Amino acid sequence: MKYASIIISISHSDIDRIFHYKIPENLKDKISLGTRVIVPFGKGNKSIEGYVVGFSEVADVDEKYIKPILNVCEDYSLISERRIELAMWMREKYYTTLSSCIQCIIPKVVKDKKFALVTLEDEVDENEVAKILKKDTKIKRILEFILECKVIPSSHLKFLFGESSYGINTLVKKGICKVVYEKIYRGSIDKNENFTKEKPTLNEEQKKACDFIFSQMESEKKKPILINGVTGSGKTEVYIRVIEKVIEKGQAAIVLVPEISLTAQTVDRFVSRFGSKVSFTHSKLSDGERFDQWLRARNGDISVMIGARSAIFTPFENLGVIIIDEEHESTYKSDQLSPKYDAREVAEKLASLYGCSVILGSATPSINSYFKAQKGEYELCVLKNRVNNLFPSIEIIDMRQELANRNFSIFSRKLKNEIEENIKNGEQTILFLNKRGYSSFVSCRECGYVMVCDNCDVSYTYHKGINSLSCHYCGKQVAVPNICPKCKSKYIKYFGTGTEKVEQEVIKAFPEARVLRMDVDTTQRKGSHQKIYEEFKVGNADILIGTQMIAKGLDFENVTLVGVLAADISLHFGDYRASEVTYQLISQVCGRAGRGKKQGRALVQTYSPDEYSLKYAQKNDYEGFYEEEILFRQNMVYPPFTNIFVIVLSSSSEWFVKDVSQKLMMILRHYNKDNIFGLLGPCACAISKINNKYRWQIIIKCEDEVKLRKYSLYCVEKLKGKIDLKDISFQLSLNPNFI
DNA sequence: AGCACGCCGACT
DNA sequence: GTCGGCGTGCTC
Repeated sequence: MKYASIIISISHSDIDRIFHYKIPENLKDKISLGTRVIVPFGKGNKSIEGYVVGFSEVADVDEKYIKPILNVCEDYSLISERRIELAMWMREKYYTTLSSCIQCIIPKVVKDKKFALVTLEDEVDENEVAKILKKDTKIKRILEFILECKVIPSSHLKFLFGESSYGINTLVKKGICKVVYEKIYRGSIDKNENFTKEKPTLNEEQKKACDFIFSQMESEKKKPILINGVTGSGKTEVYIRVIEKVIEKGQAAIVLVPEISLTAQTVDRFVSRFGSKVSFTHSKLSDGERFDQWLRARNGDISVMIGARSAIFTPFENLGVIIIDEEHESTYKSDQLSPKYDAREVAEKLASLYGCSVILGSATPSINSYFKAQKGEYELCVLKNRVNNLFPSIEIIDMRQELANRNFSIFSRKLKNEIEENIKNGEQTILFLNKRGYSSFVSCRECGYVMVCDNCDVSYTYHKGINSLSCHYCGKQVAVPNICPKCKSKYIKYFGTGTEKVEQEVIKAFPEARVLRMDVDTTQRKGSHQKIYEEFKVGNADILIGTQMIAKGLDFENVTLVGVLAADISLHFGDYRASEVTYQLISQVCGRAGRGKKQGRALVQTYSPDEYSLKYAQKNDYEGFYEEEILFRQNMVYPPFTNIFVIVLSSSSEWFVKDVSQKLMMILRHYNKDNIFGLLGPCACAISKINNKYRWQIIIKCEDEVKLRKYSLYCVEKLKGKIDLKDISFQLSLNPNFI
């Protein structure tokens, strides 16, 4: 071939196309598809990086303008042909440049990397080891991990057991472990034979699920499989059996988990079954370590990769299965940097490119995925039974009754009694405040009435500055009422209890209790998350108060009581997914109770005890909840029946954003010829000011995703031609996690 | 993105 | 007459 087709590594729409370069004789055998090269670019012939994405006999400009490739960066390819195709698909799907998609798929290349590995000392004093293994401490758990893996990067240990290297240092001092610096981490090759932990036997349901999945994996036309399995139904064991099958066939597997659930227990389960064939990635890895992982996967040294969202790009060319656990988690969609990809969608694309299977698993599937299963786009597989059959009892407490009985505290009498009981019995309690985002709403404490926009059926958001309520879907504004429109009570005011306040109240109500708090404020320092976790786990506290972050993954045997202080907070945050999120949160947080031998109980306090998401969560009836929720989505025309495109405009001038937003709305109206797009707004965002930038938004709805994106972007471009772009920025997103 | 070319105001 | 302002346009 005469020319190489090259993508320049500058992310700009003007340069988002192929440039042809001559291939010099001396580089001919070093250049292949996916090679990273250095080319002269632009008038100044500046040396710039590029990626070879193809070859061509012809170029679209005269030969005399075509420059030669200067050099290659590596003598191997960074991105395979199929992954170039993936990048091209991502460019269309997520509306960015090919260059940024390629950079998302490939790792940062780090040469001359060297990193710390922890391994056992050549001669170990068995007595010392036995002494440490006797007591259940953090050091014991670290040592067990090292014993199992034999060699492990210290950054893995730090991720799993906390930032402080105290535990590792102690083991080194006692002469049990040593730290070595190596260029390549090879895992422990001999450990597979030594580590054959007994396979748990599958129950009937698990067996059936495995057989079903195996048959699906064999079929020609593979659909993604959605496993709806209640907490504790043994989904992980099913995953492991599927991976075993895949490895048998000489293929590889990717397991995605929300970062928060990538705990030592999860990793350990996979390590003890797959030994050195498995590896994992997480946020604490350095670029060098990340690249090393990438190389090991590419070279076929490992067959299983476990990690958060970005692990979807692990370069297995013999991909057999992609498993996405806790499928409903919002972390699978990146909302920040471009490309704003959704790992679930990328997984499906990879499946079509590699002919592999996709398995989505969750106790509380997203409405979107379950809808696809109902339509037959996904295969559904249900696991109903708990392996140990101990389901926590969930009770819903009507806080309006508490008020009627002149109890003005944040604890119902029942919850207060139960906590006291638990302290007496030496059992632990988790108090959960499902605060998400910053918005607050207005509700009546007497009858539970919540101010809701009648156009959009989402709760009004209370804006402190202007002391009024606004719907941030359509922008409608109303004054805060003095008396409840429904029951005429004067107990109508905005809702906004913080964890700090809860902590004070807990100390006041239970002065003898030892209390820990876990939220964004107390976990800002590195490693403080693990520290609080560790403290609670070893029993240094009776009560743990927390937000979202304690709802997931945490496994404490001695927790027998979970109290949800105000389920209303997630019910009314003014988003069409409020019920979905509440159902998922309540199910998850209640599942924290009774993980050990004792039966757990959960108390859910609310002013809206009739809310269907709470009722179904109490009965643990996902299907019932889905049936009701999907009707609401259909009636109000929300996803999955439509797509939502959100344009957020921000500026330091309040009147300017408002003015530009209105101009944009006029343009949108003008081009909305056949009214196929639903237009809402403009109005202030739920978070109306961030970093002194005022934020306004417009919501556009349309069933056709491609049309929606094209129309929205076209109108924004039209607007950009008309206004001064200084001091205004646009943020565009399709079906974002948070509106 | 980044660099060159290009066409108007205050200097020797 | 010329030095430099940044608006416009192109990059194999």
